[in-house]
Amino acid sequence: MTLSLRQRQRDALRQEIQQVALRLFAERGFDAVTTDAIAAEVGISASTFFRHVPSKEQLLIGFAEREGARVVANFRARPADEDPTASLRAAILARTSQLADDNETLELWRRAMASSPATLRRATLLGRDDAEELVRLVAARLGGPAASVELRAGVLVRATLAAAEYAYEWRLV
Amino acid sequence: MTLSLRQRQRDALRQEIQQVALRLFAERGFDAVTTDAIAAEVGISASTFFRHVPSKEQLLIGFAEREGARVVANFRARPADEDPTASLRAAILARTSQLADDNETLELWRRAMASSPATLRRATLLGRDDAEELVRLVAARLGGPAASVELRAGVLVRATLAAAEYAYEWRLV
DNA sequence: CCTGTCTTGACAGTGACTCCCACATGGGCG
DNA sequence: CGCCCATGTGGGAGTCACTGTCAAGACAGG
Repeated sequence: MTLSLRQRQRDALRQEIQQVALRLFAERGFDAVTTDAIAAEVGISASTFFRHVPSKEQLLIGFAEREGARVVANFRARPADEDPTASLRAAILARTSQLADDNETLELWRRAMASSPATLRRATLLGRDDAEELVRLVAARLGGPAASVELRAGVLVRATLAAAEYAYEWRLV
Repeated sequence: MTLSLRQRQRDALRQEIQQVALRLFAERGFDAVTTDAIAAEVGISASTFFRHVPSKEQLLIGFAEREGARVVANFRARPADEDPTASLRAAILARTSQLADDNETLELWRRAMASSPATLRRATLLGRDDAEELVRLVAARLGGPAASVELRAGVLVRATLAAAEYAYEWRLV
């Protein structure tokens, strides 16, 4: 069952905006690129731009978040009897090697990220929803007292993600 | 040696803006309070407002960051021969009890925070500078191979802070 | 008292968004 | 094949967080 034509056009346009934005960010720096400029480069109006994109910021971190979403999928693929901490670690590390594939857009993103203001540079590996989903998955595999399972899963996930993000920053600059 | 009159007036005004902003955020919700409204409530012009405050956002997270700065001081006060991980834990936990003092502004901040958009709600316990300072302090106390000391210290600090922040969110909502 | 420095308010301008409205466009239905 | 309506689009006006400039006022030091 395939998506409707309109849906596919929406997706294609959204992806084109994303790609163009990433390129412009990398070329001129995040702050120097206005949303009008992106819209003009894509060939759409400013209104249409914001109909397809929630915010300029999302064009920058959205890429990282989509890549980060693979961590959730990777975790799902780990054997259920594995130690959850080890599964998390493996899921994150697996993403790194998966990332090596599309090197051209990754390089664009790195340059774009390097030009972004410090408040944004705090790279979020996972989007809000994906992070919560991961917490749920980890909680489902955690043992121990049932009352604190969600809390312990959350702490584990957040701490591990924070550590991974810091390691990425190390490589980033 | 005391500060100059002008400097003291600056500090007092800045603090008043902070207090008024926190109250308005708690009363009406972060998004519903414009910077003009805060300035008017304080009795200054919009220009003067931005001369004393870097951003509306900083009025919200600045409070948390200033409180968080105590973690750094607490860590400094720990004995140098203590396990750094234990020192970190103790420094963070000590802040919690220190926080219990000024309950009225804390309550304002909690309500303000609860009304803020999700993108802001990722509570930052420490400001950029304080976090880096803490990493330096931890690195100075960490043993092991010298080449990786800073990296290991950074990972430890970030992971611990992320865990603490998650725990705080738990209590927050 | 007076002079240079600091501070202030008014104003104009920019950029990210939001809302609205009139118009086009294309896909499903008769 | 042609009509109709849902969906998409551009344009324009408006809001809000900032930024920069400028002229006038306040204050400290000589």
